[in-house]
Amino acid sequence: MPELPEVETIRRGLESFIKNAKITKVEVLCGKSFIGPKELVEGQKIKAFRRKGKALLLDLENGITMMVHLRMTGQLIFRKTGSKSTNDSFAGGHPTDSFLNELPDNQTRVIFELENGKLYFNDQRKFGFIKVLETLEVENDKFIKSLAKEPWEMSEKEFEENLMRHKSAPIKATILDQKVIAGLGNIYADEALFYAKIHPKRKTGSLTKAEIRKLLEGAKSVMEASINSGGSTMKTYVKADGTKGDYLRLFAKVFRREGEPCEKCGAEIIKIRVAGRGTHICPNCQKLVEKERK
DNA sequence: CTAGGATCCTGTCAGC
DNA sequence: TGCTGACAGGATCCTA
Repeated sequence: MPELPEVETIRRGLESFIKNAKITKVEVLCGKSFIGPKELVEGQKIKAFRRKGKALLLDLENGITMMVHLRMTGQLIFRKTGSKSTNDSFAGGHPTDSFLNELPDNQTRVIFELENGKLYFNDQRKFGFIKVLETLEVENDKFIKSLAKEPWEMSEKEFEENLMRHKSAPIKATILDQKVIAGLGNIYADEALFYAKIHPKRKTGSLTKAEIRKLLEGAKSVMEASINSGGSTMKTYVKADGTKGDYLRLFAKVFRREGEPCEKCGAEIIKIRVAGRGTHICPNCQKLVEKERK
């Protein structure tokens, strides 16, 4: 679930709440959610909060880094000791009622006891994980090493080269590949394709240079819009009046808007299936025509 | 090497 | 109510 903007929102949130906090104890409730010896983490202060693509990197003072990948349903929730105020807590990641629940709940996988509160790693489907590794070895981690650049760092030329390794795959499948471009997931892939007016089933090899440029621009633009809207957090999950919010509505033009009119042309947004994933398009703005590549 | 489908896991929802 | 199958904001593994 959580894609680059959600992970960046968490990175910023945690940095403001627990920078330099000492981890006094780690409680692992689900073995597969925490990889490595927790003893290397206990007693250490968290010095830096970094992000690479959808991976969150927490650097400790002893040269150890915890790499967090939330995959589909991961969340990180911080609660300050003895406080009931929402200003003393932070929740980010896959938005569910766990943001509000008494914790730990049945989806809590790891608990970090800090000097100033507790940090919970929740993950309904257990696909996510926290991995202990040496800070110097982060760049050699198989996943990190294979990551392509994020759209802000990537030239059109490099994007095109990466795309064209997958000429016959549908463009949506190609941009979901983190080795092609880092950060997009199911939401922002749909949003970026809508931005560029490209049908997700188009063969990657059929895209023109102009479409490739627009797609890269769209990837940056839609993820920036999400980060700027505050991302998926407790604050966007619950509105001031106590009702449930839906942060997707703050920036998403097509994702989970099937049945609604396209804001550009008024045609009805539909949901289809591409590369095994639910996919949202405006059938009028995103036509399936194979253009010849120049 | 790529393409496409199955797979990891738990919960929810639509349709009998 | 209870069952069943489909599906879910990710990435990897397997097969062709």
